[in-house]
Amino acid sequence: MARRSQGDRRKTILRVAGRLFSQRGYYGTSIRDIAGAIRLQGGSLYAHIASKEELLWEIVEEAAQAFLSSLEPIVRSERSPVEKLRLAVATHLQVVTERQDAAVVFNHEWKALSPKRRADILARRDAYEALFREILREGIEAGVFRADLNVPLITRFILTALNGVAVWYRPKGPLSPEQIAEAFADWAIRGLQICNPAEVPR
Amino acid sequence: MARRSQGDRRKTILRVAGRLFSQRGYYGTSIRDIAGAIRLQGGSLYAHIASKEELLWEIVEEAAQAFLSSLEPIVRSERSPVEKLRLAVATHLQVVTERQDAAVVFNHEWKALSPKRRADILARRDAYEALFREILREGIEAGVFRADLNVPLITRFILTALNGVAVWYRPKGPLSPEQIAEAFADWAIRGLQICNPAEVPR
DNA sequence: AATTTAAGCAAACGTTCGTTAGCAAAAATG
DNA sequence: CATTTTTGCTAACGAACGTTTGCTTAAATT
Repeated sequence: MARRSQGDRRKTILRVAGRLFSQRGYYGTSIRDIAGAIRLQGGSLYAHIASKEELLWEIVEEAAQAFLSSLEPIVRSERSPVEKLRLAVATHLQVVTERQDAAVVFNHEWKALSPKRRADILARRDAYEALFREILREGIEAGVFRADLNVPLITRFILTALNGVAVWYRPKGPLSPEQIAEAFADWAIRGLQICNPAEVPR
Repeated sequence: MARRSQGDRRKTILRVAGRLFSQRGYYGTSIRDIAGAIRLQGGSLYAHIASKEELLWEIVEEAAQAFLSSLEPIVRSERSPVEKLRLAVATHLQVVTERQDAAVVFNHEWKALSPKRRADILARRDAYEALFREILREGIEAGVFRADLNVPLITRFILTALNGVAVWYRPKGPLSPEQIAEAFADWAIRGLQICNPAEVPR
């Protein structure tokens, strides 16, 4: 019988570590907790990982990558600002709901990283926020969004609200990620626009 | 010389515990960290507190009280829904910025409480959210807010965005709590209203 | 079938954790 | 001034932490 491909076990460990880190936090989760969840002894994990922090790093860094790489093409595309914002909200929530544990850990546990890695993550988080701001800026320049918006501030509000979805979203809940995205975008964009048409344009 | 009134030292401990819990999390902060921050030995804290969890509990429970008791009179008042929402946003941000550490701990560290205390906090958090929803509901009933709003969902968005301020707000930053409240309320209310006047009413 | 490699266990390492005990100094109280 | 109470120290407790070591079993390779 074919043996499990190398790294298969490792992925399982990363998955369960992500779940536990997101539920109890990095410091609230022990190596023995993670091992016990897949019926291993604590020390046995070290056949697959180098350290506990490496686990956190891989989870957080993959999430950072997922967020950045999904937003970049949208911002660089040739759509209207409103379309871009709608898409950005939808794909952000797609990442958040598809990689829910990683998103929670990315948002709440990056402080536990070593200074170097923490700085790396912060830089990418800043880059992501800058991309988002770019959309609002374009909207103002195009005359569709109000000129009196505090762009960095509103961007923070938007991203915080969207990231919060990672905490309460349940796949079996009544709302799909797409429905959540639509409700949020409808509300948010209406608040940004200069004039308020009966229907928010798409 | 008059000795420091009893409990003065205790308040200092609570303050620094709140700061450390908010910066490094409950599990990331040791009793010796807290003691060291006021130049005491770890064991010396136990002349003032019963346990580490008691510290967390007092911080979290006081924050819960502050939020609830500041919102209740607003919801029960005779103002218009728009006025109520503006006030609710402003006082929420007032609590968040005046008791910043406690607000962060309240939002992120309640999971570390014992099951009974965790349930208590969750109940009060739910009650608070329900009060907030009440404002949106009234607005829809009065015909000033759109009837197609998903009230629980939008309420979550609003509260998550507001709570996020506790994480990034700096007293010496360029924006006062009142300015943050105004920018948020302008944007949020514009997104809720059926029609979009040039100026948001007050 | 023999050999190499990977996976997991039990036990232990040194450290840190929350907490307690016993004692000393200082401050408040009578 | 004598006494009680508060505050803090040092030292230690047992438990849990992340990690390492040496051994065993099982799987893959030759």
